[in-house]
Formats: sequence, structure tokens, C-alpha cells
Amino acid sequence: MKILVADDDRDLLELVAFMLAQDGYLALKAGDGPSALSIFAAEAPDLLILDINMPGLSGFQVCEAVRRTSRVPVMMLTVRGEEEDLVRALEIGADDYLNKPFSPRTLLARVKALLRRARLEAASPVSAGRLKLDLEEHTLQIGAQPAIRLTKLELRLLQFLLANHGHAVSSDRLLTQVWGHRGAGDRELLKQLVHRARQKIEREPANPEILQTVPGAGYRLLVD
Amino acid sequence: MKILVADDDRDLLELVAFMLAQDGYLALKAGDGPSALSIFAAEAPDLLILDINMPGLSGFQVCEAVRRTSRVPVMMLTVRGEEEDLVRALEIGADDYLNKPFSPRTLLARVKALLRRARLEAASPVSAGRLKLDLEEHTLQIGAQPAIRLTKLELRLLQFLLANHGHAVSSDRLLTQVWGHRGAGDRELLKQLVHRARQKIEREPANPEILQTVPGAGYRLLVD
DNA sequence: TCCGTTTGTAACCGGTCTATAACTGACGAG
DNA sequence: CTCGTCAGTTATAGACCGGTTACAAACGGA
Repeated sequence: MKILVADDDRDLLELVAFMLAQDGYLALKAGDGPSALSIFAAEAPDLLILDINMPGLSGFQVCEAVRRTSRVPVMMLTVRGEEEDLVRALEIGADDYLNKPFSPRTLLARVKALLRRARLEAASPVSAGRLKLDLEEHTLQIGAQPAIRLTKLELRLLQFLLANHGHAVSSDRLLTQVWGHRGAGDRELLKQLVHRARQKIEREPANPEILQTVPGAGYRLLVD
Repeated sequence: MKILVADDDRDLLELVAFMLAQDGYLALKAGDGPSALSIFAAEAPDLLILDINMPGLSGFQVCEAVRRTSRVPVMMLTVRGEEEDLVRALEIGADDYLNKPFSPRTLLARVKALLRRARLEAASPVSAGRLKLDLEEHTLQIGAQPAIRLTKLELRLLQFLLANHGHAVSSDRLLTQVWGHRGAGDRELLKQLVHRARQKIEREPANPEILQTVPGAGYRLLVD
């Protein structure tokens, strides 16, 4: 489980990361809002712990930005006594908050509870048009045909394309979404992945009806 | 939706009940622990809001008593600053907590979230389809066959899979559920456990009908 | 304590999945 | 026309996954 912690207080950041690591989580550290966002995009962590008071981008702003693309659970760190902060945090889509200072046990208990809750709410099939993606089963169903088993990467690719179905998605975005940033030369990987996906899902892989290429722009998923 | 509120602070009790009623809920009021329990038994409310500090039976004790028979969502009201209370509340099975004093908006937001969550979390039965798990006897019965004795770990594995029967459950979830967080390399353990469980419960362990693997996704229990 | 059971660890195997490279044809710019 | 780029295809090696076997360590009740 990857957890991203963002706090401008270096000491607290290290402390929280250490506690999480102790409990078996992989902690990613960000010292400010912008790096939190870039790490989020690159690593796709399972949970975010955001300090509200950060220079530049506040925790609120980071949370809002994240919420535009993701339902990942977010815990906000607030200074004791700021009731309005709490309410605002919950309203912009944070899932929990914690008053500073807090005990390690408390933090870990809340993290665990959040992850548990998130799991329950996630993982139901996503569908658009005649395509139905089952994230739990790793399958894709097209119309009434039997479900097709997908690998981890194929699933991630189609999940993202499905979320943007009808619109072309650039190779770069797909790369960061599926692999989470790597060397820029990894176009090859995407080419491969698309090819294999087409072999599985297209009636006629040579001229695809679903996973189409938009020359120069990237790929697009057509759902009907 | 029936919501039971228990608090010995008469004013707060009335206030909370009023806020809930305003939002369309049917609020049941209890002034102490014992009456909370009796109302709970009589009315079977959909959610409990329990103050921790009550004379006689504390909110903790009420929660524990309720948890012996029910998985109804419980929200605890704590006094700000009692971090240890929060942890204990979560540990004995409370689902959420709220620091006093709290704003009406906060309370209602949390209540709504809890009810939503509870709806998703279908009650986990000990039996489903032709499978019947006896948690006291540590046995599994399949159809009319004689009961099979299970070890502690096998029981935990099957209990969790049974609660999610028909759905694939990821290896990570199973690991944390059965062993409760450890090093990430413990795939081996799960592999072993599944193998042993299959030896016991499957007619033909090599191609399992009940405890199936969903490649890349985890395992799934089929009950019919 | 001892013995049988349960649990953890390691090694091996076959199959699938992923990364990487090389080759092909299409297309547009110069 | 030729070159370079882009996308598709083919091929292959290595990583990873899940099943299996074997054995050691830990546990638990007589």
C-alpha cells in the first residue's frame, strides 16, 4: 500500500513517513503542494495525507485538484480548533481529518479505517456504451459477448481510456497513467500494450473498431 | 431511517435529535446506557450515536454489547483531546467518532457517510449457497457432506472469502485480513494457505470449483 | 515433556506477462 | 525521390505468478 504524505514541516513529514513504514506501508514524501501533485500523478498512491497549511498550494487546493481526477481517500491534517477547516475539508471531498498533534496509534488506526472503507466503495464495474470493465475480476465485457480476461496493464490502459471514452488521449498521459512515469523512450511499451490489447478485444485487430489510433495524437476508445 | 442517540447531556441529546429530525431521520433518544440497549433491542435502529461519557454504562460498554449481536454502524461522541478514546472506540468496533463540540453540518455529513457505507456493506453471513461456516466449531460444511475441520488461518481465509463470495478478492486484502499486515513478500504464505485449503475442501484440488483463482486479481469463492 | 498438528520458508516448475529490439509499411516534408 | 518518423507487427528473453513438493519451526494438548 502506497501512502503519500505531504507536509512542509520536515520533521513531522519524516516522523509520519517513519510510522507508516513501521506498519508496513510504503510512504512517499512531499514537502509542498506541487510536488505532492506530481508524485500523486506519477505514483498513484492508495491514500493521501495532506497538511492544510502548506506554502504555495494548500492542502485544500491539492485535495481539490486530486478530486478532479480521482476518488482516492484523502486525510487532512488540521491545527486543533479550526472547526471550519474540518467542515471545508469534508466538503471538498476529504474523507477524514486529524488534529495536530496526534499520536502514532491514532494515525495508524485512522489510516487503516480509511483504507478499509475505500476498499468497500471501490471495485464495482465501470461501464460505458457496450463496454463493461470489471476492475475486480480483471475482465472486459463487450456487449453480450463472453468476458475477456485482461492483464494488470491492459486493465489500467482500458480503465483510463474508458474514463475518457470518445476523446483521444495522448501517449504521454497514457504512459504516466499506466506505468507511472518512467524514461521518455517507453513509447515502445505503449505500442506493445495497445497491440496486445487489440489482439484480445478487437474482432479484427488490424482495423480496430474500439481501440482506435488518432494519428499524431494518441489513442481513443469508441464505445458504440 | 431510524437513528438512536444516547447521551446523558439532556440538552445535547435534544439538539442532536432535532438536527437529525430536520434532515429527515427518525431520531430515538436514550438518556443513559441501559435505556440505549433496550431501545436498540426494541427498535433495531439503522445507526447508533453514542456518547462515551455516560453514567452507568459507558458508550464503550454499550458499543461492545451491541457488537456481540449486530454490525449496525456506531458513531461515538468523544471529548476533544481524548486521543486514546478514539483509538479504543475504533478497536472495539465503532465505525466513526466525532469530537465534541461539533457543528450540525459535520454531524449530518458523517451520519450520511456512515449510512451510505453501511448500505454497501452487506451483512456478512456465515453461510452462503451450499457453504456453511461454523465459527465456533471451526468447520466448513459443503452441501450435505460431513463437516470439514479447519485450522485458524483456513477459517479466517474462508470467512473473508465467504463474506465476499462471488467476487474476486485481491491477495493484498487477504493478506492483511488473515495475517494483519506484515512484510509485503508474504505471498508465499497465501499461496500455501490456499493450497492447503483446497486440499481439504475441493473434490479435485487441481481444478477447484469453490476456491478459484482469478489470474492477476486474487481469489474468489463460488458457492454454487 | 512428547507427539501430532499447524504454520512458515524454500526450492522448483510451467505458464503467462512484460520489456526490449528489430523489421515492416505508410505518410509527409524537403 | 528519399529520408525520417510514426504506428503496427514479429520475435524473444527474462520477470513474475501460481501450483506443488518438501521440510523445518512453532504451537498445543495429553
